[in-house]
Amino acid sequence: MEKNSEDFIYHKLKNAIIKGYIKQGTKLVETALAKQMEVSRTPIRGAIRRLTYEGFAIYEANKGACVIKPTLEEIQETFFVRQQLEKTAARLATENISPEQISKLETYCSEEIRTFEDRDLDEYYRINDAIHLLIAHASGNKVMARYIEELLNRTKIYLILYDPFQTMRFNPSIDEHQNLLDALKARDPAAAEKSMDIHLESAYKGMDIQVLPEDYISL
Amino acid sequence: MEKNSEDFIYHKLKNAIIKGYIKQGTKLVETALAKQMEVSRTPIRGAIRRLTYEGFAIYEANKGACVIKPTLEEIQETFFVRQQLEKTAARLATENISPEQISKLETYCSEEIRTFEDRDLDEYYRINDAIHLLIAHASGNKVMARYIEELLNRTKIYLILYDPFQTMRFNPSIDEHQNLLDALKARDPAAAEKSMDIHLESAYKGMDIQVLPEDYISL
DNA sequence: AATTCATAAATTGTATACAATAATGTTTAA
DNA sequence: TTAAACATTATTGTATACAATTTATGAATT
Repeated sequence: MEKNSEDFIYHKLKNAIIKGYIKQGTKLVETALAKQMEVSRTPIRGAIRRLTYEGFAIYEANKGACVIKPTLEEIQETFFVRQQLEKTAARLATENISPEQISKLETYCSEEIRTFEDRDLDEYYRINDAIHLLIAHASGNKVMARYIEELLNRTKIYLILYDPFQTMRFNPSIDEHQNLLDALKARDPAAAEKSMDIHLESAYKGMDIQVLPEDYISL
Repeated sequence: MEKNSEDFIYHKLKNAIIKGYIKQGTKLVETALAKQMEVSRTPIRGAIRRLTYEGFAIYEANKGACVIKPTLEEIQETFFVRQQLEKTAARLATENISPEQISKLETYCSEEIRTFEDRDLDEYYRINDAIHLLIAHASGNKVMARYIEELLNRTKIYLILYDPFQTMRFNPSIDEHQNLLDALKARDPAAAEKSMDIHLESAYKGMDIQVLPEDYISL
């Protein structure tokens, strides 16, 4: 449910970037988007600004915004930061996670298996995100959860930008999620931290990172 | 050097919030600020939006923005996240810090002593920030450095909101910075991480956190 | 043919007008 | 007197007009 025009535009643009409908590095020209979306420049500017803050675009004063073109270095660095915070969250979660949250995690894990068998990629990613966010919140640290959410979103762009065919060929993280769940149930901080670390390592390694040709168009 | 009107307003408002000229919870009314600052609502809206993203204000759709009123819990949580990232940065910096950066750190440390003796609080904070940012960058991870910078800014608001008389009565972190510098020079990851951890712990503890009366005005 | 410069076009930044929503105050009914 | 309904005001959201800046174009120069 969109609050207003700007919010609507924001979601539309974000989706277009994530799905690859707008190519990396493309300039986001306000007037063109305004005409296309049949609104004025005002909500377009707001949406672009928001995308900029969230790392989907870069902005240069008096020049405008472009869709990000993440470098391999930037991707590695972002994954590393995410890994640091999620490891800590997993450790803290062993102390704070509630029985309700644990049972919710269990349902997520079984849903995840189903979505993988059905090759329902969108749904698979959605559940994967839900698992990570649940653990982030179970840490009890709301500020950290917010940062993890932001980092999760950014790494999601990378995943899709650099795995454009989304083959779902990788060995999914189902076993790893199960290990994590076991560690949380056992309330074993070291094991939880380790599981999360390994999991994010393999998520990163599973990405088929390669610099795409300049004129590559995913759709 | 401000890029444009919005940027100017942003810095002005941020300073007013950090210095406590604008009280916690105060509504930021666009028209009023526009009249006061002698510009239109457009750059005001942009500046407010930016402050919102950076956590200096909260926003409610169709209702507008208010200056944050951080709770004790939120302050603790933010310090904790900062501590996690800065510990890691210090550890990584032992591998990547350059001789130039080390010598710069040394000059910062001596300047810091001078500013403390002169009771020049603004300058003292500026150098303290510079030290932390330098180490963040010396980690070699630019993404992490950006997050640390953001967290540094946020904890700075807390410092001033909750230590409004800015008496500089605390035992300054000069010794702790020296320890950190020594660990970096020795390229000892464990020692660097530990020094940073201790340092941020004492910075947090040094804050005289107390919920101020509702109608408190610092200036 | 390449470079420089001036001009024109395109694009972003700001101001202002109007629309939509929220907050406030006033009247009316029970 | 209180509460609901309405009208009024204030404030935010959007559209549009204009200003400032950047980019594109093309002629003049070497």
